[in-house]
Amino acid sequence: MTASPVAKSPGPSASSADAILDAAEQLFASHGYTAISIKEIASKAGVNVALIYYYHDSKEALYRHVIERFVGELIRRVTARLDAAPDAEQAIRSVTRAQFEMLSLKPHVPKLIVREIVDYQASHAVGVLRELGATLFRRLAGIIREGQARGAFRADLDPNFAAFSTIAQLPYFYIARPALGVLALGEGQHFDDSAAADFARHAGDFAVAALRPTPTG
Amino acid sequence: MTASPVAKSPGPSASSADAILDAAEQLFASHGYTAISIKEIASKAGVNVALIYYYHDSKEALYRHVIERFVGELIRRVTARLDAAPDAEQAIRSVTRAQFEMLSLKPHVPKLIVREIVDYQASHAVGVLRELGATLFRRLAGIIREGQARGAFRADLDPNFAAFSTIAQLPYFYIARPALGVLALGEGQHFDDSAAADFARHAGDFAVAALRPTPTG
DNA sequence: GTCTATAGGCTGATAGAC
DNA sequence: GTCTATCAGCCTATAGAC
Repeated sequence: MTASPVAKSPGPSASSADAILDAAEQLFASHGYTAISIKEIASKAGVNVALIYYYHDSKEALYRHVIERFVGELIRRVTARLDAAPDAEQAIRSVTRAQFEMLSLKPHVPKLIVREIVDYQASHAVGVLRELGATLFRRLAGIIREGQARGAFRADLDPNFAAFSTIAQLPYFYIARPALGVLALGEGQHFDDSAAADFARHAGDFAVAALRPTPTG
Repeated sequence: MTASPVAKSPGPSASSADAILDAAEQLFASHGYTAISIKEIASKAGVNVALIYYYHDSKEALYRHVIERFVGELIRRVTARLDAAPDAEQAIRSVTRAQFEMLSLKPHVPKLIVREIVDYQASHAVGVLRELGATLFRRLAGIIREGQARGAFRADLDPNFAAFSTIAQLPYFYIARPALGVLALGEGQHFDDSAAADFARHAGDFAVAALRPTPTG
C-alpha cells in the first residue's frame, strides 16, 4: 500500500497528487473506466505514468480513491443544507437545491456515480454508500415519515420510495440531458444551464406537490 | 457494408446472427462497450470472432445494431399501451406500467441506454431517439398539457419537465437498484423483483399525485 | 518524487481455406 | 457461413536511474 492521497476540495491541481485525481475524475466520468488508459490520465495531469503507480497501487485503486473523494464531499454539502432547513417541505426543497449546487460545480460527477453502479454494482463504493445512507438517505426518508405522521404529507406513499422519487429527478436529468434535447425539443437543440436551473426548481415543486395531502385522496 | 441483421423479437438465438446480437446486448449492458471484447461476445454467442465481422463491419457497428433493435421494440410496446389509455390519468399510469413491463422482460436494457448516453452523448442513437421523441415523449407531454388546459392537472408545472419527472423514476430505480439496497435498507440487503413491482405502482401514484390540482395551491 | 525504458499480454481486425 | 491463423498496436505494470 502506498500513501492515500490527500483529499482536497475541488479545483485545479495544487500538487501532482491532486492533478492525478482531478484528471482521473474527469476522464473516468466522461469516458468510463475501461475506455481511459493510465497514459491518458498521466498526460492530462501533466505527469508521468510511473508517478501514478507511485501514488496508487493500481488503476483500480486510483478509481476507488476518486470515488471516495467526491462522495465524501457530497455528504458534507447536503448535510449542511439539511441542517439549515426549518421544516419538512423546506427540507425536501433543500435536497434538490443541494443536488443542483453540487451538480453545477461538478457536472460530470453523476456520470461517474452511475457508471460505478452500472459497471460494478457499486462494489467499489459500498463503504461510502453505507455512509451516504446513514447520513442522508435515511434522514430524508425519516423527514417524509414524520411529515406523514403529523399530517403535513399524504400518508399513502412509501417514505423510502418517495425519497427516491425525489432524489432521482435531478441526477437523471443531468445524465439524460444529451438525449433529452432530442427527445423533448427536437434534433440539434439542447437544454442549457439555465434550463437545468429551471428543472432543479421544478424537481422541488414536483416532489412537494406529490407529497402534499389532497382532500380527494 | 454487410447485410443488416434481422430484427427478431427477444428470446434465445434462432440463428447465429441473433445469437451474436443477443450476446452483445447482454454483455454491453452488463459491462460497457470498451470493457467487452469481440472475443468474449463470440464466445458467449457460441460462434467465431470472424463471423461477427461477417455480419457487422466493426465493433461499433455491432453496438449500433444492438441499440436500434431494442429501441424499436420499446417504441412499439409503449405506443400500444398509450393507444389503449382512456383518459389522462390512466395515460400517465400506463406509461409507468409499460416501462415496468419492458424492464421486467429486459432488465439490463436501461443500463445499455444510460451507457450510450453517458459514453457517447447518445450519438449512436440520435436516429432512434428522434423517433422516440416524436412518437412517445412529445405525446406524453401533450397529454399533460391538455390535462392542464382542461383543469384536470395543476397548471403550474412545465409539461416537458413533468413528463420527464414521470418517466425518470423507473429506469433510474432499475439502474440504481444495487446502490439503493445499501442506501435505503442497509448493507447486504437489496430490492428484489416484487419491490420493483411495488415501486412501479408507486411511480404511477407519485406522478399522478404531483399532477392533481390542489385547492391550496 | 519524478523520470526513461521496457516487458508481456490482450485487443480489434484481416487473409484466406473450406 | 463458418472457420484457423496471424499481425500490428496499445495496454497495465515494473525496474531502476536520478
